[in-house]
Amino acid sequence: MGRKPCCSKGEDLNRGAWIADEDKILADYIRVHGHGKWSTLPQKAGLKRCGKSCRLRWMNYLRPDIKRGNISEDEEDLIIRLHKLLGNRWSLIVGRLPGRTDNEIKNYWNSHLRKRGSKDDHNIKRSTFSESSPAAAPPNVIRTKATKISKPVLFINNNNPPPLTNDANAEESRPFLVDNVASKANTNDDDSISNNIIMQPATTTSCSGSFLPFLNEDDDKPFSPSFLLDYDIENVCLYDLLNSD
DNA sequence: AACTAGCTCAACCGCCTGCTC
DNA sequence: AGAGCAGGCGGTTGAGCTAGT
Repeated sequence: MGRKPCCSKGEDLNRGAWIADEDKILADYIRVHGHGKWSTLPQKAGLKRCGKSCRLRWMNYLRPDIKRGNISEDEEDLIIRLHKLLGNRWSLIVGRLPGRTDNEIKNYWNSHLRKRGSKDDHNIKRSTFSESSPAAAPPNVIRTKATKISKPVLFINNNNPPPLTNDANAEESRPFLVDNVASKANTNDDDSISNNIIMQPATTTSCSGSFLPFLNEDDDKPFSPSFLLDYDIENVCLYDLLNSD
């Protein structure tokens, strides 16, 4: 089993830095034919490069709409804010920075902003996290890879939280859960109804977003009550914006 | 002038996801 | 349903450059 490597090292392919001729061939070919299939493009264009390499070169360097040069203060500010919100989702971040490439933003972050970011914002303890270890995600970073919840509800249940499971499919339909909030929000604990509040987020905020199953960094449980206090509604709306067309 | 450390950025690598058959 | 494939993504590497000693 296992997939065939895209550009096996045995093949007679050019590697390393692109030369001007290669750039020209690639750019000319794409200008005429577009970039249909990257895997067959090098062969058709007459390039001794693998498709992935061609794609990368086009996306990060040859594309006509690329804005090169210094990143402005506004862009930098946006990068910081988006990174705070999204973590290392460079493709999403770059979607809000027209003309920039994910590679450029990633490099800029790693060389300019990472150190400053960790100084400015102690909440961002780690700049990287992986899906396989969601506990490593910064606590205020929305994990955008989480699947869309079909029923976006805010479920507050002090006594009978729905069962949590590691099953990814079950997680997909798991309602957004805020443990223990009801007892803070409503001191009348005798009222069982008040302890089981279901809110449609669209009716409680101006955002129409779908909520994600957040996990607490430390114990893999849903967020504590402080989550609501810490949570920045501006970021909720920004997240919503990012996921809109 | 020579050396070194740090920085920048293009390119590569390997994994993941979605699509097709 | 599941295997294979292509595209996309994020992390990492390494060559070239610059500033400091």
